[in-house]
Amino acid sequence: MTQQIQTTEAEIKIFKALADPIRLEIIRYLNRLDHEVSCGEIGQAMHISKTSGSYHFKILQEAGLITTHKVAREKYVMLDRSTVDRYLTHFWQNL
Amino acid sequence: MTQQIQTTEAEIKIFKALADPIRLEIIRYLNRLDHEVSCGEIGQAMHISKTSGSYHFKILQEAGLITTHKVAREKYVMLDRSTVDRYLTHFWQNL
DNA sequence: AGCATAGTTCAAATACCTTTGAACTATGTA
DNA sequence: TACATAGTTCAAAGGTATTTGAACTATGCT
Repeated sequence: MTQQIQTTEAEIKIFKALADPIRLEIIRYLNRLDHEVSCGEIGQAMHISKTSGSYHFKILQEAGLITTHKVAREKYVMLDRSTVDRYLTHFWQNL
Repeated sequence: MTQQIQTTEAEIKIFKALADPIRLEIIRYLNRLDHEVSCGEIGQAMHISKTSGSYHFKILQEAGLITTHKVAREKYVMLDRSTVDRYLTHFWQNL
């Protein structure tokens, strides 16, 4: 029961994170480049303010769709494909 | 260009449709039973009002996640697995 | 006809999401 | 030290999403 609810919450977080055009574009961008990118670089590519970028990266991270790590002043972001694989590509198995 | 935008809009609709606990439960319910069910039956199982049910079914249908057809007074609903397969199961190919 | 049932539509209310700019922390550089 | 850069946090504003009840359409039943 508790397990089921937790699973649902994780799923909801992921679907909410993907239900936004900017965040979907960020995922596409990261998927194309296939290496770590700084938040600033992505923000510029998406034409969004740094505040807005910070908000979207937080949502993607809390959904487990990206991983991040800081190097000096910059925050680098990378796709976490395993989350997509677990919840999307294996949607029926997970349901 | 236009094609890309349309694809994104369809994706957004699907992710938004799935980003809600009630609608995810409806999908689970339909997946378990694996046959047509009336809106009323599902509404009762989900403990939601018929107005709320009507709203959620509309969103699921517009996302292409369910198909519906009316028989007399009742509206029957069925999972459309192909949409999930196209956009979730093959997420990376579609991106 | 008269009444019940299945579902829809509408507008109002509430709740949630996203953007914005200002102020902030932390780091790098002259 | 003084200034610049990368990113975060906050509260306010504006935009969407969801729920509710009342009124409605369409069908079935007696």
